[in-house]
Amino acid sequence: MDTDMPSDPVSVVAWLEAGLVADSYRLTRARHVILTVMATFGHPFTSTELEQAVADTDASIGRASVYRTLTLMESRGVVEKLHQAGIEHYTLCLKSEHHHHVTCVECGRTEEFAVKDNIDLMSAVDGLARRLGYLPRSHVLEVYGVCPLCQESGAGGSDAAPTNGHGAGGRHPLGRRADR
Amino acid sequence: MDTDMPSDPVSVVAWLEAGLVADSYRLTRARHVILTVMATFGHPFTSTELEQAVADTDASIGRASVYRTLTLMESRGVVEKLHQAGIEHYTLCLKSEHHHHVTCVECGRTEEFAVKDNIDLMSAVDGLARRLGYLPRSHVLEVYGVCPLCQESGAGGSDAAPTNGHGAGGRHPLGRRADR
DNA sequence: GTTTATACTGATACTAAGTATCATTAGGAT
DNA sequence: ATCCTAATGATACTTAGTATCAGTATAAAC
Ligand SMILES: [Mn+2]
Ligand SMILES: [Mn+2]
Ligand SMILES: [Zn+2]
Ligand SMILES: [Zn+2]
Repeated sequence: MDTDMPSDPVSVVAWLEAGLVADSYRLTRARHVILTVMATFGHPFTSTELEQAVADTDASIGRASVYRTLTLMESRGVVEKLHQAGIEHYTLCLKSEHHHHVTCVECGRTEEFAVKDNIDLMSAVDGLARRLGYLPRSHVLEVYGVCPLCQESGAGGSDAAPTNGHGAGGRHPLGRRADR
Repeated sequence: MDTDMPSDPVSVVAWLEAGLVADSYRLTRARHVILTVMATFGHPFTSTELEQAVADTDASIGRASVYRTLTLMESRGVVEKLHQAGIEHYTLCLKSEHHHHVTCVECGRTEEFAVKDNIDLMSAVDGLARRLGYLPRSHVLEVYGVCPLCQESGAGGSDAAPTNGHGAGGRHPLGRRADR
């Protein structure tokens, strides 16, 4: 229990909904469907993908509610907007501590890593700011690479084998142009 | 010569245009105006701000050319898109080496810092990726803080005094919500 | 200097992503 | 069962950016 996200979609949704109830948001049909779709994606997703998938699940749910739920979840810190290759992606965040993401450029798989497990890195960021005379406030850090599974299946290959929740058909064309 | 960007707008534009000529792009009136406006901003700017400022300078220049030039420059690596507080900003990049940006959350002032001057930081990023089993490929890093000038003028204040190219009237409402 | 080829232009129409409005519905407290 | 109002779906709108295309002006050839 380390690699594969300990919580299945169902319990993730349950947890998200518990949070909503705790803050006296109402538990609606639309929200349930939208959250379920979000939790079922294993990858970051675009708003359009979400819209699509929700429509496929229940055509009666309106566009606006998809965006409303997305925004609500973002404001609750449980969804985060990423900027992958110029395309806005959203991802569920299970970690509540200060963390960042590593994303596989081949398959889109995303993992969270806690800042507390990488103090050296983060103190380096703050140190850099201070060296330039800045009072550090915040930062954005996103790391891209090839995940273990994609390294196995094809030493320079394109798509991962559809195993281990890895499938979903090579979307996420993260053809990074270069470092930034 | 350290703090205040060694090159004035005019020489920046000259340099940009030299690059265009070198790659046999045409030196047009529209491009000249747009590049001049871009170089005159000291801060990152939104596409809308650019559009505005260009229109103010020369109303005959079309919207499309603004975006065309922006995109062209981006593809040439001399303009970069930043994601400040959810708003897309663009900024000129004078450094051609691998670098990142520190942005002042008070006044929007942005500085570039070369990766080669912060090897510890960057090796920490790669090290992190490798520790998670990823083959590092690229990363996005943006640092936010309060710049030296804004620290002076108001120890918790809002707008910087309009000195030192610092003015332009407290735009850039980078009211970051929290760390990411 | 005049001609010429075509890269680039401005106007305009269009798309994509997201937001605002508002009458209607349904969640959940009592 | 009743009631209040948060949340909804439909729809119109906005904002950021793209595509199209006839016309223009740059730069190279003469
Ligand atoms: Mn996360
Ligand atoms: Mn730069
Ligand atoms: Zn992968
Ligand atoms: Zn400042």
